[in-house]
Amino acid sequence: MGDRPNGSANGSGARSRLVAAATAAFAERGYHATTTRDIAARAGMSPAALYVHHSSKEELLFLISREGHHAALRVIREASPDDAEPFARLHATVRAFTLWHAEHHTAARVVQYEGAALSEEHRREIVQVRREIDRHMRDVIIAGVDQGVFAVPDVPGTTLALLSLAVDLARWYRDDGRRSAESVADLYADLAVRMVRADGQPVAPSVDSSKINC
Amino acid sequence: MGDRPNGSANGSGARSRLVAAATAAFAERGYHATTTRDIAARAGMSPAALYVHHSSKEELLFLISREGHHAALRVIREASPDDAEPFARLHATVRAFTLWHAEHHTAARVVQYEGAALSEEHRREIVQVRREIDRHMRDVIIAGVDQGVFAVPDVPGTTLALLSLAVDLARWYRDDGRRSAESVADLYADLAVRMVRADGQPVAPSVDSSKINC
DNA sequence: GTCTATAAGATGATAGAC
DNA sequence: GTCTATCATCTTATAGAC
Repeated sequence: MGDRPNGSANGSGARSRLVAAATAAFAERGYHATTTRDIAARAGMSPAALYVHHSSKEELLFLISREGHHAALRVIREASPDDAEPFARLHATVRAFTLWHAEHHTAARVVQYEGAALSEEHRREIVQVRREIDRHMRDVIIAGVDQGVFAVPDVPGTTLALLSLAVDLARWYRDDGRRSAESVADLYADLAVRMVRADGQPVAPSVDSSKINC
Repeated sequence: MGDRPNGSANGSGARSRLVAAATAAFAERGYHATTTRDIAARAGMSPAALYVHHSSKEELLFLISREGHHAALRVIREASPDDAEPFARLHATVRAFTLWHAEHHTAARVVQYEGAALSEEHRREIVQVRREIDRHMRDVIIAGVDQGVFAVPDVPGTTLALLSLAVDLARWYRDDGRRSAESVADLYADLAVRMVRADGQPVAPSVDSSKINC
């Protein structure tokens, strides 16, 4: 823990402050529209100070992207124990993935939309994590299909759709919007269950379909 | 028709060639990472020639964004006649919107992800069209709810989800990928029907859902 | 309408004082 | 570790010849 003046788990050091500043700037304006001067200023430093803590602007992007991808993978793994009942497991997985994108929509925006600016080497590392996220979601669906309780004609396509719903949150979600992170997560988890249920399957114990509002 | 050397419906003039070049460049690298030199070179011109036909790089973005938004609105309106049966109407609307995003994924990417780079005035104009797209999709859902054949607890949220599915195509769809535009459109139209159907409603929809009582 | 040349300013990153 | 000053390059856009 004493390798650096501030441990990497400590968010108060200059290094972490720069990562936070870069996250805010990249999310707000995009990687290419963000200048190193902008990042340094948000962190309360001169432009040169950035390079004492990080080797380049791209390295900052990589750190944000890597941490965000690992966090997203972590939350869906923790929400999806192998022995859970398929509907509950799908519900929990989609809910957790959506909730992460809503609550961390600033980081999520960088994670989902700025990957093209990564170096070739860094992108390869990120793609591995993305594949694991995709595989996990697909496995959750496959478990329900194998147990005969999901009716899913196109498993990879439905996987893609469920991931897309949450990913797109990074584009439109706002802290000052009308929807809470929890309410969107509940909604998308409900929609996920609706997507996979067979014809006679009720949508969920918690949802009263007679309460129709606009 | 003779106001300009090349009418605006003609895609062969220098002006249209620059719009096409800018669309490809913005989609591939993003607005801010694209230089006016890139655009001019793709159109086979010198950097200065761009300014003979367009007043700025931002104007090119606006032309692409405006045309794309109007095209997307047009396709869903044409797919959604007011008197159609609700399930068929929803299916056709989601199918058309998804198909447009897949077949025009290059323009769609600019339309959906580069709006932040528009000038304040241009953004206001684009936002109006986006509101009309949202309203149209919502109205298609409301029609099914009002007729008692859809069971939708959260209409604005479900509207958002359906739009999100297609929008996110602009992020991941590739011409050389495994899925055809039609197959994704069919899949998402099917998922849309699954999202709104009541517990006893079969997935395969079409003409015979007028017997559901509510 | 197209070109070459260039203005005017911004940008990522570095040098060297403290 | 932070600063000021600066380099080398790139960027949008314009000027003026043809």
